[in-house]
Parts: sequence; C-alpha cells; structure tokens
Amino acid sequence: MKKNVTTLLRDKGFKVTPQRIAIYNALLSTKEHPKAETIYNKLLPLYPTMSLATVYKTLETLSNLNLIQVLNLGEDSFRYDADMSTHHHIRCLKCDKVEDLHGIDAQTFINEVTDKTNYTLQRQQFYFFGVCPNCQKSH
Amino acid sequence: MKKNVTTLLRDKGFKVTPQRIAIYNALLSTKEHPKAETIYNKLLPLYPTMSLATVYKTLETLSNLNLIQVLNLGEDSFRYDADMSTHHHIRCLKCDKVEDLHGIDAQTFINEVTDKTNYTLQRQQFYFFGVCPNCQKSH
DNA sequence: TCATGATATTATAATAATTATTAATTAGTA
DNA sequence: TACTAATTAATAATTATTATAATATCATGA
Repeated sequence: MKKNVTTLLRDKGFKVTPQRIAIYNALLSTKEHPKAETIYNKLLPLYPTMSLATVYKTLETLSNLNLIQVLNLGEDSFRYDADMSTHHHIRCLKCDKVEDLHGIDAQTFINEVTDKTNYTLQRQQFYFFGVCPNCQKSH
Repeated sequence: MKKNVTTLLRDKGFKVTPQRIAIYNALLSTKEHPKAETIYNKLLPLYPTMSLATVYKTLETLSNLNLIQVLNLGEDSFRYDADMSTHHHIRCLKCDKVEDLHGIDAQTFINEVTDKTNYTLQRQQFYFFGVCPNCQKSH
C-alpha cells in the first residue's frame, strides 16, 4: 500500500506544512521536470510569502525521503521529478524540454553493470539527448 | 587515422596555444574525471599565469570539438573526460570518486529508445551510483 | 623573418544557483 | 491552550560559471 506525503513526513518525524504539501503536489501534477525557481514562481500566487530557500530545502527533504528524484541534464540548474517509477529521461537539444521515457527496459544493461563491478549499486540515471519531433518540424 | 589536438584545433580555425594543449593533456593523462578547478590547480605550478576563465573557455572549446565530454553526476560542478570511447560512469556515494565502466554494452537498450521515440537521438549518458569496494571495507 | 590582424588569455567583475544564518512563526503534542 | 522544537522567511553568503575589456600571442602572408 502506498503512503501519501503527509504520512511519510510524519512517520519520519518531519512536520507537515502547507509549503511541503504544495511543493510536492506541484511536482506530482506536472510532467515538466521543473527547476526550483519554476516551482517557486508557480506557487507564488497561492503562497505569496513563500521563500525560494524554502523550495530548495523542501526539495532536499523530499529527495532524502525518496519521494522525488533530482535530475541533472547538463544544464545550469537541477530539475525535479515526483515520478519515482522506473523511467528514463530525454532532453531536446533545441527547446530544452525534458520528457519521460517509460516502458523501456534497462534491466539487462543494469545487470551487466552489477555483475562487472564490485560496487554495491544503489541507483542509476539514464539521460538521452536529441531533437524532439516538434523542433524537427519547425526548422 | 586519429588526429591530435593540434591538428584538430588548427583545422577548425582555432589557435593552438600552450594552455589548450596543457588542459587537454591534463585530461588525457588522468582517469579521475576532474572538475575545472582541479585542472586549474594541477596546471598552476607549470602555468602560473593561467586564469581559471581560460580553463573554462578551453574546456568549452574542446567539448565543442568533441575532444572531451562533460559529465554531470549530481554534484555542484561539472566533470570532464577526455576518453571519448564508448563507456559509462559510476560514482561512489561515499568518497565521490567517479570511475569508468568499460566493456558494458548498452546498444540493445539504446536501440529500444530509438525505436520508441520520435526524437532524433544524438547522444546519451548513463550514470550509476553506489558504494565502491574501498568504501565498503572502510565502514 | 617580421608585421599584421584576428583570436586567445588574463584579470576582474558580474551573474546565477544554491546554501547558510537568524529571528519569527507554526505544527504537533502535552 | 500553551509549550517546544522544527520550519519558514528574509536576507546574506558562497560558489560555480560567464562576461568584459585590455593585453598578449598565434599564424598567415609580404
């Protein structure tokens, strides 16, 4: 059974605050892999007193709780994703949008790495770069 | 036949300077995937007048020439690698060192992505995270 | 070989993302 | 409802990276 943020925060001894809920929900409700600043701007109308530092701190907390993942696709800032199901990411080199790649199986690949290293593997991150259909047309 | 940096720079209309050669060689001669600052510090004794901005600019130039690749492993700064052969990277979550993963075939995985997206794929980057043998012992 | 001009480097300032600090606020418990 | 520790907000500080402008240097052709 899946626990919600509220329960998870509380179970770990973290306080449940409107800011935390709002930031997590903002991430849950988008597929855009926003940056901290983007989340901040999106929430600002509803939470006019919220500080950007709170966004950063909350994102760190949520990441530590494995509720969200942090992405770095070679940009100047990090992106965040509340989708914790197994999936990978692709960034368009023209418009810089980041999309999910679902339903692609990397298990064989991962197993090969597990077999060939003496590391205890904890996680992995696969990034693809190319030009999206939209940008292909618009050239 | 493989061209060296000097020829490649000259062919593309870039000037061949001691700084560029030094930075490229520094990268060629290490497996440590250093950051810009690390390269700078390493070269400082031999090139005392060199500026950190030159390191950054040179790394950008070399990257544009496809002579080096830029890595982002979720850290606060980028790492650089002059090994352009097909390989992947693994970072130890304890000591933060980054090692190469050679001889692991991702082609099937990549083909799957090519088939399932409408992107024109240009490149990809696979990062693994775990604990290295050394850090496992030392716990 | 040397002068020329374009490019590169240096030094420094500027920018931008992120983190640290601290006082005020608030969630959760007694 | 009152208390206390955790959290937030406001702001300053830090750090990686980029931009600017003056000087220096590479590479071409006379």
